[in-house]
Amino acid sequence: MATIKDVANLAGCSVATVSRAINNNGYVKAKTRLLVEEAIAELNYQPNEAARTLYKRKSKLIGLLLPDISNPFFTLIARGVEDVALTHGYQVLIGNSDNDIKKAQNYLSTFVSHNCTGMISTAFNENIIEATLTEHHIPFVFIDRINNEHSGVSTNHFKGGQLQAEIVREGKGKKILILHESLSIDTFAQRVQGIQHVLNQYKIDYKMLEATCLDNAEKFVDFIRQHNIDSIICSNDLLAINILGTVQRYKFKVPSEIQIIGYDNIPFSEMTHPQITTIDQSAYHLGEVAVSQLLGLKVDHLGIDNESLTLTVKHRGSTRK
Amino acid sequence: MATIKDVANLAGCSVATVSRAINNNGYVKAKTRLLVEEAIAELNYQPNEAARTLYKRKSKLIGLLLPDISNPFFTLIARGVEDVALTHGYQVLIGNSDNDIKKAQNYLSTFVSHNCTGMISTAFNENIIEATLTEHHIPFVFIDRINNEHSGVSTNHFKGGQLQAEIVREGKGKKILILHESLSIDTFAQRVQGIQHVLNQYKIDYKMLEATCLDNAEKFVDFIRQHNIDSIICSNDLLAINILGTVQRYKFKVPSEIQIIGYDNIPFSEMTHPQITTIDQSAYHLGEVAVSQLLGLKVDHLGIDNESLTLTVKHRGSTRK
DNA sequence: GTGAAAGCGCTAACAG
DNA sequence: CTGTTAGCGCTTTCAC
Repeated sequence: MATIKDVANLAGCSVATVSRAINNNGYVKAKTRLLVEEAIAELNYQPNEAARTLYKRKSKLIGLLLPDISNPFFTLIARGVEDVALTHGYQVLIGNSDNDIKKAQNYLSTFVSHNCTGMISTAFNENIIEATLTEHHIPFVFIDRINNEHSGVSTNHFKGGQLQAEIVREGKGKKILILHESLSIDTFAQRVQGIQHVLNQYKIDYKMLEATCLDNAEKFVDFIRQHNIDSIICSNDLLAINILGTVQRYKFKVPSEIQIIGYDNIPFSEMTHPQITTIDQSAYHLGEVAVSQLLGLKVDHLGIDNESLTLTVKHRGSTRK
Repeated sequence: MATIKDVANLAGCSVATVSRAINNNGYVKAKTRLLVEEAIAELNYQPNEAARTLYKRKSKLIGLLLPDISNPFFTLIARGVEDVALTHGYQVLIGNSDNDIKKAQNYLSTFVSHNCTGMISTAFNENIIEATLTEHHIPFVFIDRINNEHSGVSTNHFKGGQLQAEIVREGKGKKILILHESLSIDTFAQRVQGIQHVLNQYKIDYKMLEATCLDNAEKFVDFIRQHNIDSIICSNDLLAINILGTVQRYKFKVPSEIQIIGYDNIPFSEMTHPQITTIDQSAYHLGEVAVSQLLGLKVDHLGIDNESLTLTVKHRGSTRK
């Protein structure tokens, strides 16, 4: 690896001049700059980020901590983050917390030790994360999952739940099943509250079940039959797709006998038959907004404002109407 | 951020001693070590990776360059890489090339400037990647997509294609459609060759179509009808899932009228109805093996050997038999 | 066992 | 406009 010194030697100037030329910072005679550029090309020189980071006490790295990129919803966020980070010269360090606060903390501290410029993460119920981060004076923005004390980039999950409930109501759902992920995660709890709010309002009967129950399909289907479930509202598309396959396997007609609604609008929700009705929260965009906010970018050109963080209902074949 | 100096001051020793204590390298009196550990805890000290990297000329970072983590197959690889990297104290820098050699090169050079310990990437047809990497003396291992001159961690794609063809043959396919991704990517070209090899051997008729044709479903279905296609072999599960939804939307019965077979065994392939028959190449495991190889780890405990890189047929509902 | 000191490659005063 | 130089925080000889 060529160093800045090699470049300086070859260009016949000092390292300071090379540094100035590289960083476009301070005066450099046009001719000298040319010499430097030639030397750089010749040596195939690339600045050593570690040295820069050491001096600046800040790396060109952004820490991104997500529950699990196996869920396409988070993958979408990651791509959004990555794409804008890249155009601004940042790389992203990804971590999967698997919703485990211990794992999360581990990632956080390695992000810190890498002098990350900032971090993007889903919020946890515990406030340890914020504590650590503010203690280290690291800028961070929460994404998707935020918490009461710290704002971030997120859609309104309560409202999203309401939208889901409205859809099953329009589809004449009489006996609803709310199939949810762990309610210890605020996001899901809020969506469920939104659903309940609407359902109660219209006095529509419902049952609740946590996703883990799917391990036993037989038992799950028994439950459906026993309670005459005619509509299933899922915490996310992953669940919805899973359920769709399951009930179809047991010969239920979707949506005529059972309608299903998901959440997230992941690409796969459009590939099933019938396609899954869902709530789009434009994950990719969330990612874009989060980095932009983190890096303090002017975000007008991205069309980023509160309005852009809206939910869109995707009416598709898995629900009646 | 506390530095090693702060720790030394608090512990009443020199930075050298602290360093030795941290790295378990050289003699440190038990009592001194205790003092140091207390100071570290008290100050919440974490070593600055940039400084370490600068001195060692090697960071605790692994560069991972994949075509697109939106494809669950690559997500699986990424998780495999991440999980073992983590247990060995490494972080992973992820990049999506979108199969664009320019983007790939950009990522590669940023990986270099971050002093990555090594890199894992899918191979490209051009040999620029290897050239760059060997020039910089950076260890790398190709994954999934390898090329002739450089080995790596990959299953046998030709054989995988053969397996796919065998399955449609067993399902009495008479008129096959090979729906493939760009053949400029070796991996897909090899699978197609494997398919053709078997099909020709049994004198089974087939057509070929590139995935891009799916943009127009109507036209695609016309093609199916016109050629009396009764079996579709897809380059990957993404395509297979997509196609399954499409043909079902046009009232074809799967698998009785059309059987479909995918490749990769991504989690979603099990969620559709019918579930998709596919070839499993244990992506997660590929990721594990790749890092292990990169870091020169003893891999016995992972059960890693050539035998473990085998293909498994997942017989499911989307094919006849 | 421990400390002093050099140096990894870079940037930013500062002086000229 | 350009060069000299002092660190950024860490690891590792080399003395003691």
